[in-house]
Amino acid sequence: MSSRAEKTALFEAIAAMGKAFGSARRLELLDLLAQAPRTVDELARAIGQSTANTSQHLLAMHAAGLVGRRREGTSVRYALSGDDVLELWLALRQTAVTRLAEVERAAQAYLGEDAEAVDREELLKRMRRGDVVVVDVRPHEEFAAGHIEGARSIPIHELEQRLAELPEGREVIAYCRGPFCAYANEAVHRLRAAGREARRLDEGWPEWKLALQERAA
Amino acid sequence: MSSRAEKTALFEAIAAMGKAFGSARRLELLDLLAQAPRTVDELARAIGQSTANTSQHLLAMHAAGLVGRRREGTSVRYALSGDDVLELWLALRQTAVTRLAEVERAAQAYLGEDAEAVDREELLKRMRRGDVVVVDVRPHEEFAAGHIEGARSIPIHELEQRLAELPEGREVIAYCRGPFCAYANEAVHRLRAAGREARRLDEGWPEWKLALQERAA
DNA sequence: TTGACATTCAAGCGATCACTTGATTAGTTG
DNA sequence: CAACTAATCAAGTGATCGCTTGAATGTCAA
Repeated sequence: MSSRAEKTALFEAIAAMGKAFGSARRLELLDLLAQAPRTVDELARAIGQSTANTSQHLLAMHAAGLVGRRREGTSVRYALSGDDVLELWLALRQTAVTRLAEVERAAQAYLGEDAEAVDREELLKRMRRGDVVVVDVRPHEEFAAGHIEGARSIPIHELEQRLAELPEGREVIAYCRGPFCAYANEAVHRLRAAGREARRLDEGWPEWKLALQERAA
Repeated sequence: MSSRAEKTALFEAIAAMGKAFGSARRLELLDLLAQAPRTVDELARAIGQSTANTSQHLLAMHAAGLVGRRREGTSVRYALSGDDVLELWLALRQTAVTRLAEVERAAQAYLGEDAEAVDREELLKRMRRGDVVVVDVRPHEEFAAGHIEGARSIPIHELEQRLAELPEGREVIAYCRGPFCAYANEAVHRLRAAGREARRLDEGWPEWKLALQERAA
């Protein structure tokens, strides 16, 4: 009873999932899958790795229960297994930011000078008043997979040409994948360079989505 | 801007925390620290490992920001860094149970025949009515570090001799460290063998504590 | 200061991991 | 069927990990 071997086996089974969170590549894949399901090939290109290596990481995450796998013709599309996995990833990321100074430092190095941000509460209030334009600067497919209600999809690459679409006189709030995504930041810098009032949302679509579900429950 | 090297560095910094969740020994240590702070020596004995090895795991978790370290005379006492780490561990454990069949299987193998359980809501209701006796069967130090209000501390090893302390006619609800802790289960079996009405709580003190804080907020 | 004990360090080992390369399989299209 | 693409498998590599052993460090008490 309460044998050591069986206790170890139990914790090893849990550690199998823990291990999946122990590689930068896999976390990057999780972060992408948090936006929308994708094929191996798309993911490989997004993280700048070979297809073979990406496939192996995805299979490992699949074995760890973090992602689901569906064949689509000649491709295979991976997706997060569920919102519990998304929450787990966001919690890990948040705790890492809080507890590891190195993460903050690396984030700053990656994102560059960060634009002024708005939080969820403030944005909701402003949206109700109707005096802001919310812009989703992620790629179209990610917008299609889910977005803040009322936002317009203007991927960062199209921003410059489509400036005219944005009404003047209203502040623009840009958002993207999350706090570690450079798109919203860049969008704000470009908008300001073009003479617009602009800030970014301090979170991304996944966080917004989860908060929305909680409010509903 | 948005250079690959810097993006990789950012995710590697987060993965440094993720890696800490990738070893059965470390998870076992986390699970123990979720109950109460402990010294290296105590932890080493609890998980059946050498002091040196245990110390190394603890230092690794310390570097990953998961645990704090305080000297106490000739000993060093480790503790979880905060409730965010506790929540992270519970979330990982929960998701592992949900997503990995192997975890469920291993849990069953470790715990043996599981006793009938009561959930949080039901226990709260019964406690308000006052027709149950709640027993904390963890070691005294863990009880001292925090426990369900109104519970009595009767460590599992003392249960047999102290049966008389428990009033007859009221159902006994036993709880311990959590769903993967064998103590409550065993307590229920022994109590029933002694002719008492008994069930176990389906969670442990850490889960109860977090729920309590949420209710307060 | 000396002795005792708890912890950490340092070196070494076998095992596992991340990535590469090249072959193989699965599904689609001509 | 053959040609093509996407994904996976298999084997090999250097690097890292987990554990052991034995020495070094830090703290207290005599």
